[in-house]
Amino acid sequence: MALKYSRQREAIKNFLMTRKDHPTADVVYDNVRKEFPNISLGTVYRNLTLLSDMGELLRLRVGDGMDHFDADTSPHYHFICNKCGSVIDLDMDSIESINDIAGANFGGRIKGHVAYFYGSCDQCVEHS
Amino acid sequence: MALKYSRQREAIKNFLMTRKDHPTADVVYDNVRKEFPNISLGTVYRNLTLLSDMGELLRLRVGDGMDHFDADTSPHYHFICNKCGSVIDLDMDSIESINDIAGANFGGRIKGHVAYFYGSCDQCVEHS
DNA sequence: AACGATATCAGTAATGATTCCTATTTTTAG
DNA sequence: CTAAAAATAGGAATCATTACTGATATCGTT
Repeated sequence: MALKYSRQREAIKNFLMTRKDHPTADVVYDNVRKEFPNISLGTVYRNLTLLSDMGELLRLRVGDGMDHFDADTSPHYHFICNKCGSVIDLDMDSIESINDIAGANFGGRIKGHVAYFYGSCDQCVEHS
Repeated sequence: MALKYSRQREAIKNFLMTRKDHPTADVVYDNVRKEFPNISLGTVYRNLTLLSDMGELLRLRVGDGMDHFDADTSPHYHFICNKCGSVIDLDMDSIESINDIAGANFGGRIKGHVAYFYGSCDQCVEHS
């Protein structure tokens, strides 16, 4: 059950590290195909799942029906434009303290949270 | 294009108002079927979408692959148990101010956010 | 360098939540 | 009551993702 190296997995991770726009599995597939023309979509999905389970990728459920992936695993938040759908990193202070606020009147144990911000991005605000 | 009354839509909304556990479309279907044995799943989905577009329902994307629905449209947050999957209302102070924190170094316009808290619920903590 | 165990792959079929389509039924304004 | 339009039931279609299978690649050991 030991993990074995695979060129495809390496290529998938390398591709994601070159991108700041949080691509979907489909976009990963289209791009990795340039280097591995025979790679299958299943391989892309399997490795994206594997890598995010290992904590080497972030899987973003932004609410558009497709998962997005992020090779930057440092704690940060995301903004999703309601008009163009782009997913953008936010440069903001940590709000880990909201876990305590949420846990104040709660019987269970809160381990973490996900948060997504919505609105109009830079460019879409301009063109309106 | 005017909205017309429908018994099915009424029943769907009434059912959701009796529940605090944020059911999925499937659960709504199973339950409304007791009153309308011939209702179709498509009707359930269409009305859930319609009602949430009108702001009479909240559609919760909790990350388990199915949308959950909430007839309580007052601003509040949700907790999802990583073990049993239950979706629970959180009684917590407003954290609307995080929109400002998020917008501090951001060029676009932030209109709102969604946030979900994860961990182990009351019961699952006990049984561990 | 070759061997063998097994993880990974390519290709494709299957899944499952949700949406779309169409002929029929309900609602509602006049 | 009537007719226009919205809503429905039933079923087919969509689409992202997952599962299956025989072939291939990786890697510790000889």
